[in-house]
Amino acid sequence: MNPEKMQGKCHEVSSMMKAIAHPQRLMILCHLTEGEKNVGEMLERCEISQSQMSQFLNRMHREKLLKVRKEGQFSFYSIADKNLIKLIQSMQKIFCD
Amino acid sequence: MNPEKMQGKCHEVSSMMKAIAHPQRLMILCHLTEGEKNVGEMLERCEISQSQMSQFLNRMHREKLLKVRKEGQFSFYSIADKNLIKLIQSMQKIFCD
DNA sequence: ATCCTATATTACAATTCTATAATATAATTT
DNA sequence: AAATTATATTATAGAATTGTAATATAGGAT
Repeated sequence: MNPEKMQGKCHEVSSMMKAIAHPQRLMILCHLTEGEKNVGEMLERCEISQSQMSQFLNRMHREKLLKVRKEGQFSFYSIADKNLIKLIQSMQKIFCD
Repeated sequence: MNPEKMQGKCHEVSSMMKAIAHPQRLMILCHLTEGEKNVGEMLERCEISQSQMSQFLNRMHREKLLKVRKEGQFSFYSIADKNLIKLIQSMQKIFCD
């Protein structure tokens, strides 16, 4: 791969890595690999305040890593980026098997 | 996996992800998957100052992600953590194929 | 209409990260 | 020993991230 392209890729990918570079955001993402979850369900499973959960979800949504589906008073989040799913699954294989 | 163990794993893995969550550190790691390189070689390939290169290498070394071998005036760095190599290679497959 | 539940937003202090400049050290060459 | 080369260290200003508290909104239940 040529140097400029490699720089570009590293830039792109490392910014996705920032999303993962936090214990609770990684936890959220790991849960979401199972399929979509609403905010309350994720709050039960992650040790994190409601405010921070909402901020993290919002952040990853802005970055197009997650998508939302609103249903009444609930918000269901899921992973929007195919490569991110693959990556988290690779990580699970490497670190959790 | 039980919740506490999962928290622990996420903590451990996300702190490794912080190393990757920077364009130039990712670049360094990508080059090091090919094998050990000295600082000058990496400086040629990464758009980064000498000082920052040294700081980044030092940081990843402290975090046990890299190891060093000194030979005369040169320092040869390589990836110390087997899982990190696997991870970077997975990332290369997912994002660069 | 009022209350409750689920989620989002705003504000902010504390901490951490980044980039850069300047200087230091240690090995090598002249 | 002086100069050069390769790498490391220190200092620091600015930027970004984190965690928390307080408040807001919007749908559903009473």
